[in-house]
Amino acid sequence: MSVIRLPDGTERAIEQQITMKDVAASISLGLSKKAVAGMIDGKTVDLSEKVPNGAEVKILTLEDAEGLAVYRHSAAHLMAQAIKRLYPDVKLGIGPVIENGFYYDIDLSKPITAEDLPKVEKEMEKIVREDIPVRKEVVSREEALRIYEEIGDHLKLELINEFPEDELITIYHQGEFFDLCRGPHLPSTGKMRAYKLLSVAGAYWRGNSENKMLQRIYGTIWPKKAELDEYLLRLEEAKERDHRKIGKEQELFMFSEEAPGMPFFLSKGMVLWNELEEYARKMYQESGYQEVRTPLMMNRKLWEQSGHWEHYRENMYYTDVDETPFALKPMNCPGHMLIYKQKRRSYRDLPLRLAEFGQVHRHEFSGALQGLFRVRTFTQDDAHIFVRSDQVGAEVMRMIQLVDRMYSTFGFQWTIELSTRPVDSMGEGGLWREAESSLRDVLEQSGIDFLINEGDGAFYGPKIDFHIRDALGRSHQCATIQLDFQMPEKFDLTYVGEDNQRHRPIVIHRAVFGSIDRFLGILVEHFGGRFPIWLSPVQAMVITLADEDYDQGFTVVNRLKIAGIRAELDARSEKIGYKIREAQIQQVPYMLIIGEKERKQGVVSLRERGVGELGVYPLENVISRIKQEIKEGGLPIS
RNA sequence: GCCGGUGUAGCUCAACUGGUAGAGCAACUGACUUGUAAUCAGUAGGUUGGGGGUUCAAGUCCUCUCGCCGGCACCA
Repeated sequence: MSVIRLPDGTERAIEQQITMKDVAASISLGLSKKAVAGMIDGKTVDLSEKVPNGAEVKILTLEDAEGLAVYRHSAAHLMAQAIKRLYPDVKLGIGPVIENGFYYDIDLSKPITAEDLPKVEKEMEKIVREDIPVRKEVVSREEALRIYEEIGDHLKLELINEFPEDELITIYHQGEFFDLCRGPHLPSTGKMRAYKLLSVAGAYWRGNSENKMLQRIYGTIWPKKAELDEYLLRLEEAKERDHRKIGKEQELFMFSEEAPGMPFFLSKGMVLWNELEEYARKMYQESGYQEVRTPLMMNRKLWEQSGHWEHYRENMYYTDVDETPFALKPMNCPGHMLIYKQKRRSYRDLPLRLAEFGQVHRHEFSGALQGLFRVRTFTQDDAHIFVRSDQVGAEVMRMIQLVDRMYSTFGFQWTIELSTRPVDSMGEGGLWREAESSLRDVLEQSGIDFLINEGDGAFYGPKIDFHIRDALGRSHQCATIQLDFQMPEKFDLTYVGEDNQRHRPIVIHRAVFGSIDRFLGILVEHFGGRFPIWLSPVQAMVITLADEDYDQGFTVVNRLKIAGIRAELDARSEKIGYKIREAQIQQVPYMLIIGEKERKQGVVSLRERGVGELGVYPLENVISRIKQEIKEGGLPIS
């Protein structure tokens, strides 16, 4: 007999050589039915695993994150088996679990396309119906090598050869199919349901662009059909909200073949843009920033001095001016360094906060471009703050507060990551350690939770990145705070201290929106095109009923405009329902309808986006209502 | 940059295995004068992304190229 401990702390005597499955059965029939895997001393295992004496055990079901992961991992195997049946010469790479699903990377001479997926799904269904038992086999390294040499699977051979000396090598069998895998897995293929294969894409073997490109098939699987449907619906919803689609529909921005990756902002998009900038300016004014503007293009020498030539050359655009090499700025910092040096600075001037809505150009790979999210030119809400070393902590804290304040205006929650020194970086280790620890200290003192992102810092310094979560639960990296001890050296920045000596300031780079272009795109998706009224390109649409109402409509729209409301008049000879429908599709917050009745009584009929008719009011009341709502800057009712 | 897909009217899409380009919406014209999410009729609109090739014949097949889409890699 041996003893095991359950999660609730109770101990239970068991016979030797008992498996996790038996443990589940001994607890309850229900649990044994729901069990997908087990956990022994914190490690997930197969249900067939024998339970050692004194173990702390837990039965995993699909309600446990670990259980769900096992389920999804087995789905990857299920798919691999189906593929192998359909394409016997396929070689299998790796097939891990990802958020909401799984993928498998395969090497196959024939390109798999989306049209092939239903065929694979059908074969998967067959395998599920066959309810094939899954069996784990422990093999020696020699045996594993022999097996994979026999079937000529170079991918698995590469993996086996790189396993550490003491790695326990296991192969999972299900029927005629087997796969090198750490496991654990479901006890049989019959338990899987509610899955769907989603897409095929290329992926480099082991994530290295030097390696061969394999075909990656993505799939999703859920415990219940309803959950699968809900997930697929969420994907649909994301597609509906795609900023590229809404941007076209609402005429916010466009792209042209003549300038790939470089957005054109249309007049309605510019309204959003200007509102964002104005909002940021208001914040700057309260936070002691000075706004500046620097040239788009500067002499190459400057970029050599700043280190961009050495570390960022590949991403820059160049041109010659009178035989002198120039470069388009990929960042605003060097320009701001020149402004700092424009005159002698005193310790009394610090912190000196220079802000710029600076347009930068970066040559991104063509395959990386994606709407406003990844572009080749964008405008940063950039700022560089020049501080004494004793001011770093307080200044970073102020920035975090500013970011928090600005994000909450849009209803964004945020999380933080601290990125440390990358491989390609400049400067000595000591300064880096100092910079990294000062950022860490601020975060620790503030009590904010943060993740560490090793080696992901800027080439000149470590940084704090903010990630926001949008209405669909997707994460975007926006704000950044970067500590820089290098630029001040490169540009020999100094200030005169109390001691009348020259000292070296520290530079903090920061952006809140990050890229205004991208932030605007995120807002489009976050609000699904239904912007809060203060951002709405058109805040009120005046709609006339009949041609005789035109004069009154014209008067009303002008009064709205004079009151500072962005208003348009729709006086076309169309049915009222038609005009309302168009305004609604364009997500105009308010519609003011004028017909014979309103004209005679000198009132307007008010209709709110997504709500419907609100009744008849004097124009003055409507104007003050709308103005008030704009001023409050609230979020739209969802 | 890499792999795969894709590109037809302003937009969304159609045109069987090659047989000579079509619909809805939008636009324009006319009629209707409208009461809270699509009035009716008519007109016009395309070197099928671009170049080259195969063929009696190419939107359709081949090739080069550009853009876009999905990933990968990249992302100071």
